[in-house]
Amino acid sequence: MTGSTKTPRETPRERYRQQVREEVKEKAWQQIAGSGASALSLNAIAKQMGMSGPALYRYFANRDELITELIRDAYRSLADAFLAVADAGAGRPALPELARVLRRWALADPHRYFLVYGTPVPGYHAPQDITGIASEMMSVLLDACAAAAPEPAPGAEAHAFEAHLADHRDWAEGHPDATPAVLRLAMTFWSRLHGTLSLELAGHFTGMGLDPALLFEAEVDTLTAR
Amino acid sequence: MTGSTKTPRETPRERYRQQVREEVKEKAWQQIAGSGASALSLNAIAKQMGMSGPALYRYFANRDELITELIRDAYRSLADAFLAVADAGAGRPALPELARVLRRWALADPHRYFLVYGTPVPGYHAPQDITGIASEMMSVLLDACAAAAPEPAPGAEAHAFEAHLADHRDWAEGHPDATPAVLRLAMTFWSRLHGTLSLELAGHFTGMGLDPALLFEAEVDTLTAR
DNA sequence: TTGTGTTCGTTAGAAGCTATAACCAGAATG
DNA sequence: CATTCTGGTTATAGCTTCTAACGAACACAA
Repeated sequence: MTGSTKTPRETPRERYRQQVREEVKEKAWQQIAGSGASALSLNAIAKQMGMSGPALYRYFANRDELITELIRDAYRSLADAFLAVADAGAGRPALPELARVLRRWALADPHRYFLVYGTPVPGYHAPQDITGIASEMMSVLLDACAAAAPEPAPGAEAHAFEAHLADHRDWAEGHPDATPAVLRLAMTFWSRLHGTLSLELAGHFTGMGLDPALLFEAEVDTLTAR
Repeated sequence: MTGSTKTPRETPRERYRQQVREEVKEKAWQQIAGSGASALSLNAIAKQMGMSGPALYRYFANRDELITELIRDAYRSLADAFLAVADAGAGRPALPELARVLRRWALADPHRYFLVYGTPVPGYHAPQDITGIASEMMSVLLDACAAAAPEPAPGAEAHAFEAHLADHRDWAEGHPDATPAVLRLAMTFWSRLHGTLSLELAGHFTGMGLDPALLFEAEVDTLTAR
């Protein structure tokens, strides 16, 4: 007795189903790594797995559902990397460490990065649970930013953007104590590092022979040193 | 006599050819604006122009050549916008003005922006003349950065990235007097603004209800105020 | 004006894709 | 044991890019 509940889990049928789905996604990642997400072919995957075309439609409703699943896994993978840092650092990871984890994750599979942060698919809207994963990451980031403590302003007036953040902080739900400066730091972290990473992975630096890692580190420094 | 040279220009045949090519590109931009570049269909364009499928192959060797042409035009358009600012500002445009031109250009046609700075096509390598256009833009940017004058350092040591830039400045050909700090400012400008713009255009800010323009302006401020 | 050759359009067709429909064998379940 | 559900098959529609073969219109030259 493996303690089967009323919900049809653990049945060997379902186990096999999940196994095939995982194999499909695995082949899909291989294809994406080679030719990008736009060239992903269900037919080719099926042929590669030794079965014929339409069989895959028993496991995924259509191409978009498969891609959505891949995007979800990508988010999950990045979020897990962030959470691992948070756990190791007792919930208050250092900002540079978080940045380096992000870059490592991006370089490990550039196509995966672009699946998350690249050119959006026109009709596509991320399902609810994916935005949930995104806010998990944001939560870790906000903790790290709070630890980085940008000083509660000695006497200088807050930036207009920080004033705006003081009024629009719904996205930082769960961090009611975060100052506008902390919120701004989080957005700046996200935006700046995405800027360098995106340009690097897209190959915009290759022609000019300079080291993207150094630009990245320089931007990280501007985030912490203040 | 319209002074026709040996090269077959101005012949009515060639004029018509160019006219059709332009119309094709026009329809292509319309399609891209609606469904993104990946969904661009030569067949649909031909049908829309009242002619049948393969006729377009008289004007473009294949789909990639058409897209390359669109990318080239996009670069040209952005470079022209930059050059216009440079001309108006007597060759020394203000950095915030340049930034605002960039944002305006990006918002005017997000898909065009992603064609230039979005997810790269796996096999694609930009032809030589496109990198030439890119360096035109970089030249304007470098002029603006030189005008922004980040001070030749009062006594503090240069950042590691600036040291690296002092050794790798081939991409700044034509600006031998630019200090490492100026070079760094240009790279930072490019990278940071691309970061915010890319996230904004991809819709990563929509769910959290904050104004991307304010983040953009905040980042512009960090570039100039120093 | 009468050839002659280039150019632009056509239709036909190959090869690929997504996705649906119809069908059939085997496993799970009553 | 019989029934149902599930996962595979082939056939097919409709879309795509792109090549091939052909015809008509135009440009140019004798």
